Amino acid sequence: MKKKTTIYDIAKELNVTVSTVSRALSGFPAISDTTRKAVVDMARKLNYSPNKLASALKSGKTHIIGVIVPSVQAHFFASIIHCIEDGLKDSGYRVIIYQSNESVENEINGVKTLLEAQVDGIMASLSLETQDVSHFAEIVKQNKPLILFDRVNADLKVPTITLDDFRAGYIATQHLIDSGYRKIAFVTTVHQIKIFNDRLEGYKAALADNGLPLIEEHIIFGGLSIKDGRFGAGKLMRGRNKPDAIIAGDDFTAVGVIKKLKEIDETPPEIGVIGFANEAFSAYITPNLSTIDQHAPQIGKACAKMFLKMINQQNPYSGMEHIVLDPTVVERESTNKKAL
Amino acid sequence: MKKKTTIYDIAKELNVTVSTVSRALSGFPAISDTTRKAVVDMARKLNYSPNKLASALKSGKTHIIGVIVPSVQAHFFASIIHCIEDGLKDSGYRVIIYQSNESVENEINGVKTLLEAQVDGIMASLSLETQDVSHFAEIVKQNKPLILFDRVNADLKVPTITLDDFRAGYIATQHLIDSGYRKIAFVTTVHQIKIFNDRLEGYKAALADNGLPLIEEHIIFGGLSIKDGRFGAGKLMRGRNKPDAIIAGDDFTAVGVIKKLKEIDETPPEIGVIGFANEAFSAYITPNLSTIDQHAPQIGKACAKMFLKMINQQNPYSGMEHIVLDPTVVERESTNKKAL
DNA sequence: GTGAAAGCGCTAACAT
DNA sequence: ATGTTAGCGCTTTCAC
Repeated sequence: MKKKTTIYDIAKELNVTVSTVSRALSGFPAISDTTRKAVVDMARKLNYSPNKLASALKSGKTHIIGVIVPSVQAHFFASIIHCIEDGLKDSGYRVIIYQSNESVENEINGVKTLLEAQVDGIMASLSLETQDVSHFAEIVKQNKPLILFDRVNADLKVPTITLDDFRAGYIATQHLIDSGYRKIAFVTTVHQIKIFNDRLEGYKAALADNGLPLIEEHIIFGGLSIKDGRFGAGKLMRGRNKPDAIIAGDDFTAVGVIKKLKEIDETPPEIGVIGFANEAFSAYITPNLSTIDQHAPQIGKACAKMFLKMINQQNPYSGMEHIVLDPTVVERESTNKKAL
Repeated sequence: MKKKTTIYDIAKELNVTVSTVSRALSGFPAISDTTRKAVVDMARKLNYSPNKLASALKSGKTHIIGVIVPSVQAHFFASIIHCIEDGLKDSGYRVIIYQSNESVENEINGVKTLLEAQVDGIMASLSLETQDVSHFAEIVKQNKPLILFDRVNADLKVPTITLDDFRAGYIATQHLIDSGYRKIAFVTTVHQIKIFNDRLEGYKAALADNGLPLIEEHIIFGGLSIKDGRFGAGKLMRGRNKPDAIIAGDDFTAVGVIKKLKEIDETPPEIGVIGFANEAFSAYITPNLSTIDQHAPQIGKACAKMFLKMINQQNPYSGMEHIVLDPTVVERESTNKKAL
């Protein structure tokens, strides 16, 4: 293992001191151009690569920020991450990703690992399991920026970036009503996550506003997956109070719902189906899935912007904001009752 | 910014030295149980969190490994990363992800950033643009493990984990022939990436072995995306030598091909279509897309295993292996000519 | 079993 | 404009 070039090696070659080298390399103003050029040239010649660890240890800044998401496999989160990276790269911040896989245990580990790695800040979207959020407290205590997005928790007094999920539930329901459906069911998760509750409340409000009854059996609490979608749809369609439309907790669940409906020959839009998230595949399944777009790019951009604001303040948590974005209906075949 | 607890704080409280604390915390054997317990308790009490940076700076090991992929949005790569994490977590290695977004420039930056972050090793799958791979040489020079997977390059003398892409092209073609198609076209990328060339060679070989002519206009060199798929299919179907089946460079491209075929009323399996990758959506589009499964989980697991082997050797590059996995045909509706 | 002390590579006062 | 020097928090020989 040949040992790496350090600023000492450069200093020795040039008969200057390490501080000169350090300053020359980091663009310190009071350095003569000749010295700077000599240093830079020698650095290249010796194939020097800075040890960020040492620099970070000294300065206390790693310029790395950690992002904790349930999973990168959901297009929604992948897209947010992409936009965070994009919004941050000009400021020299790098993103490292930690997946919780919807488990609190992993999430706790994530916070720990990222903090040990001395990240300059953390952005997170909670796992489905997460109820207690005390593992995030340490980040705030260290006075490092913490931003919660999409799946948030009000117990943490930190900035948040969310979609108006009440409205998401409301417009999904209203869209179905406008399309001519009347007996609308909802397949969602049992987990007590704010966004899912909000959507449910939006659903209830839309029903009420349209003078439609709220039928308890029409709300199925289970998981969110293709399998859960099949299960939920099966249960609903076997019930004595069959719905004529189903809102699925996310697009994956919607795929399961559609599968089941096709099997029992009630292919959408005969029974209307709408999901949440606007996953990449949603436009390509048959029938095309209507869904609620959650504007991942805006969320990502807002996260980046808010982080930069926080990191540049003495106290990151002063002037804390809660940004709420508006969801949009994406109309496709699965709710197009008129086409029948 | 309240300052963090260090081992010095623990040492002071307990009237021992930092070395004792360090040893107690890192499970050094020659420490009395009472001391160890006292240290551990005090660490908890003071809410101590180790500074991995300092430890890494001293020991030269960060226990972080960098993974460079074109994009995490492709299910194939997301799945590989997941399995790498899984295979590595018991050994205490963490994974950080860097996306090249198919650009060499980003890829070069990725290597630089990861090296500066002092990762213990790098795994990478090349961007479509990458021809010259000299930016990876520095990793090898530092004697750190470098593993290439899927999109590899023979210029780098490093271990690789790939699919038998010649065979992938061959079995895709053979499957179409077996299904009754005879005039088989191929929509692929212009980029000179080994795996795509290999698939093309496999395609040619399968045609030859079955006594079918190779028609130059049947090979479309473009990009890989839904848009490129539409374009490629359009070009093929307008040609004077219309194919009766199309092999698409990946599943996204296949989606585009299918879209175009539907528009001109030649919906598969009338014209057969097969993709590569077995993306999550492939089973849900209509018609369901036949595809070549590339066994991402095995690739990920193999990467993890190989890394552990390399890191535990004096010279990581001794006994270098090239692991080649076998692809599998996933038969679905889009090639089911018999169903017509 | 525990202590003392020398760094890992870099930055940033404080000099000159 | 450049040099000197003291750490950042931890690990690790070498003593005792």
